[in-house]
Amino acid sequence: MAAELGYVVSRTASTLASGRTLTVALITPFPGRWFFAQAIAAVESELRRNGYDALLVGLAQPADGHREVFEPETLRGRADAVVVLTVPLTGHELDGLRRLGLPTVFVGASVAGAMSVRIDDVAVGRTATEHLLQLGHTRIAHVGGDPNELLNFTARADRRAGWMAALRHSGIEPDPAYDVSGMFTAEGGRAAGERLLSLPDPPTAVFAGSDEMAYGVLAAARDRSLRVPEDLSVVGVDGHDLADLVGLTTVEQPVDRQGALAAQLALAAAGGQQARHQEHVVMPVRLVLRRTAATLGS
Amino acid sequence: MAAELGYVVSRTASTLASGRTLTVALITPFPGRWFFAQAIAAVESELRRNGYDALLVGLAQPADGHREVFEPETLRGRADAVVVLTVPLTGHELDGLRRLGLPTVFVGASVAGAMSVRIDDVAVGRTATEHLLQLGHTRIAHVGGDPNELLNFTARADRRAGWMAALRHSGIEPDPAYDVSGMFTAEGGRAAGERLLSLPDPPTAVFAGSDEMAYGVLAAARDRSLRVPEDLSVVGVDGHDLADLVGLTTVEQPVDRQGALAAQLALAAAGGQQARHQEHVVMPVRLVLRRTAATLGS
DNA sequence: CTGTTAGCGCTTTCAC
DNA sequence: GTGAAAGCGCTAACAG
Repeated sequence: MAAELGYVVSRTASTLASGRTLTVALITPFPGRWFFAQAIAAVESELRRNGYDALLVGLAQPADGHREVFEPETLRGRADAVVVLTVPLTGHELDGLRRLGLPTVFVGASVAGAMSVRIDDVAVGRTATEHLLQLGHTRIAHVGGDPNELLNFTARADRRAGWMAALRHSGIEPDPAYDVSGMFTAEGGRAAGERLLSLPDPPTAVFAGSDEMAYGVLAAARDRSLRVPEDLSVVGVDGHDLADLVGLTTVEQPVDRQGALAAQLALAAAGGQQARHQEHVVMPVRLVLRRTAATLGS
Repeated sequence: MAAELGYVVSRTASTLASGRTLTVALITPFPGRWFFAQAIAAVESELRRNGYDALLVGLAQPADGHREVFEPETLRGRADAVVVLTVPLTGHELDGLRRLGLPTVFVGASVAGAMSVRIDDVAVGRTATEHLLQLGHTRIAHVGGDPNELLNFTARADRRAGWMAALRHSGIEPDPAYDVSGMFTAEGGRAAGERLLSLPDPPTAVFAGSDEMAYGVLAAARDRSLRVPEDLSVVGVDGHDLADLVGLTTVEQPVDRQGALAAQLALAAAGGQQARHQEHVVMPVRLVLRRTAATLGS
């Protein structure tokens, strides 16, 4: 009553008494990279709208390789649910979460025994590649992230599989020389692009596994004074902030909606709704036509 | 002893008993934008290295204007310190933090009564503009963020002031038509660039208040078939991921180091080190020469 | 249905 | 020094 004068319940005390933390842990590598930053913003916003807090847990990956291991025990009594952004947790880590009884929802991949929100990455690769095939290209390369980067989860492999499937469906056997990997960044894309364009028989089109890699491929083309799309067509994946500005044709994914939905699933599970515990949602992607892909020589 | 088999202290209980939360609140607008995403990553990483948690508090700003108000009471007993990313808190909000006894460190601006880590934004504007002057330009425009966007704090005004000061120092009176504002984004920069380039007497050089705005200006130039840097020189601010790829000449700021230092100051203050309570750190910036700025017609 | 009481799992203080 | 006891501010279970 009179407590209107600035009383706020102590979350700490009520947590200790009830066991409910009103907090969701958000596990993410690279909080600074575009995809993760967008997803973090979306998840945090949705949690906050519902009175929950977002506990950010970054999982550093040193340049030399293996990422930091995540200690689920660390979360005991500190979160009601966990949202995992595109990190392939080990069996041990998953078991730990299960043992703590923390509902977990993955964004970017589906994992048995946990909820997930993702896109169909095979379809992504197929969509991009089919578009290039329809434009008349046959020498179509794939630029993917570093397969050793544990963080890449299934996205890289699936997008690549879609690329292969589309080519084979058109009776084209994917050329191993046209399948290159680098970092999942613009610099990685540039290096991959340079490799491809210096081949004796270079591709006329490139499907890049992310928009940032596509930017790198575009830079590599510019370095060689190749015109885009006349000499080289490029298709990316994501719907990055700058894609429109650059005129990049890309397979756009709804990052914000994936993040918001992941948060909602986490909240529902935290609220004890067992029904949704096994939910797997696949969101649609859409090909956005811009200026980097066209028929050869057009 | 035998508790080696998976015992972790309950943070909740120890918080309740001791009053120490081992958590730092990170208040930020737009967690998805480049600068903020980088800073969040740096702060979180530094906190984690020291056993502290990062509680992410997003402050949404609806498109129609005023941002969400931040309720300091909300943080009572939930954080030991606060890091504020580039949000100009109101006097009320600051008082609230002070009343709660929460040490606060600002990133991107200095505020009386709180610690801060920032760059010298006036120097940023001056450095960029002087570089363009030295290249022989005299018609130098400024593209800044939306002055109504509360979130812009002092950075926008200071960078603009540096631009003016440099011009006047060279005996050039800043032309109001050369001083345009938009969103602090690539699209905003593009709109501003279009406005500038459609002037009867367009500028030959542009100082953009952020790299993302600079990308927009570059796009506007390309739309008009202007060559960069032959017809138009552009200098940005930040050291954005893609600046190197694009060849953007820019005044680079150490975002990671600002974030890490802010976290360290917050930790020190949380640990009760009154000595640093009033610390204000200004970090150096550096002009990185690339391909978007040159002498006219070169 | 309202009022009371026993903890939640620690930290810290105070005896011993 | 080591060990017991008193809370931290709530929630939930229990009486009344």
